[in-house]
Amino acid sequence: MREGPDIARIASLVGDPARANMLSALMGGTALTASELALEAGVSLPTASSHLSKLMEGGLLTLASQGRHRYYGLAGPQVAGMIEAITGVAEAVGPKRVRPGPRDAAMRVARVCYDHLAGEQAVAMLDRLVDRKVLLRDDKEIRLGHSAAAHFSALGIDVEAKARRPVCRACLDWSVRRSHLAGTLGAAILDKILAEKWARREKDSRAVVFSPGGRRQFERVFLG
Amino acid sequence: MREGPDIARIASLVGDPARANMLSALMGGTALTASELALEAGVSLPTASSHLSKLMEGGLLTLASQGRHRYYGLAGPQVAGMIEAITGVAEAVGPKRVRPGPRDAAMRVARVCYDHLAGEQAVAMLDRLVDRKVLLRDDKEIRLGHSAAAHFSALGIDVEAKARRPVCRACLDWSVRRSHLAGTLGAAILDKILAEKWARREKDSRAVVFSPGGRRQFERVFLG
DNA sequence: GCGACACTTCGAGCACGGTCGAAACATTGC
DNA sequence: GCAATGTTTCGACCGTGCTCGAAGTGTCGC
Repeated sequence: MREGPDIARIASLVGDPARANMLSALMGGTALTASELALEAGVSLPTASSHLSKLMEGGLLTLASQGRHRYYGLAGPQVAGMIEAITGVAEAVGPKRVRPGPRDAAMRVARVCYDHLAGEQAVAMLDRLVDRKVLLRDDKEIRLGHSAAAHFSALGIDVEAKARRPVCRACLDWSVRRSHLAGTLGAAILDKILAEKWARREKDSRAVVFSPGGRRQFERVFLG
Repeated sequence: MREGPDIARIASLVGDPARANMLSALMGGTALTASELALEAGVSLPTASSHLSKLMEGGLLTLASQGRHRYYGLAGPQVAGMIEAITGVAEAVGPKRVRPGPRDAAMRVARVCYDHLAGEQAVAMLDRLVDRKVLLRDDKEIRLGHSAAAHFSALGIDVEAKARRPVCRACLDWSVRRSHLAGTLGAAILDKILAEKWARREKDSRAVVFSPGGRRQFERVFLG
């Protein structure tokens, strides 16, 4: 029996799929709440809470309480580096990943992430909005550009409306490894897409499926 | 549910104590057999074999068959880097390690590692033998010095005796993070220590306990 | 060939840990 | 104060996977 640091303890914390998903979600750098992490991991709130307390006890997370919101984040760059290293090995040894089925393909294109859109479409949208300087991205932070108010009010979205949550936030999209738009603006855009019936949510899934016409509308407005 | 590489799968492979011990043992760089790894991990041979096939399937190990010996080694530097990263986090977050009890203290001083001596005494012995140029250490490899034959034959150990296993081998000692002496010479020295009754093996443990007189003899011969 | 050795596979037992619903707790807003 | 919201704790269920003894497979030495 070897001695030394208890590496099995740490590795087994990462070794549960739900916890691994949570940690991957937190690799984006932004702290998330228990509810958001439960959604990301695909488990119920009590289960997520249990996992989070284990990760806390293991020293892998930090907790910032703000009123009734509790934001969980990675404990530090060392932990992030470890996740990176594990991800690298998983990528290297696991190109034998199961071929994505039709449902997974839909998820890859567009899906709900908490209350906003994720997937290839969402990543393309954010890229285009930044290109057009509607939004400004410095590093990890996203801010409104000068034309943002006019641009979004034309769509019936009031970006000036004060909200407790940040208006814009970057959210790392694992399927394409790029950020997409979160925050109240991201939520408002998803609302718009669903309200206009450009797309509908797949039942019992996070996939978002665009209708042919809806896709054209979406691309005209956001990717044009 | 996030997509991307299956990091939980890899992490859970490392997350079992037996497998973690095996991987730590292999961090020394030398490939080991299933029996040696079973001893290191403190599990039976069937259990070890099962773990090894899982690690193989997960792509974390390579296997070199040589006759009826099968040497397992880490699959590559990327895997080693991952173990390093996990070890680093475990060290950082886990200084709350349980205080070693009396039995653990004995293990730390001297214990059996397969068929040779490990622990602080063994590390000190190798250091001294290298200082006196009885053994020569380049990097990870250990060779016999010119005075080795004379030195050991005085102790009744024939280093010229041909053996299938290498005469000298470095074996990483986790409790002190330094190498100690393995191979047939390491085995012969342990035999000598036990035959001369300088020390005895603790029952149901790998600890080796020196008698006061035996310790003096050992230190005179190997640390003098 | 045969025995000895190194290792793997099989089968069954068992415990740990993940899971969720319901309920308790905490904080905010009215 | 009370209702609404976000989160944790409790209790019970259930499955995965770790474990070992015994038997089977393959390789070496004589």
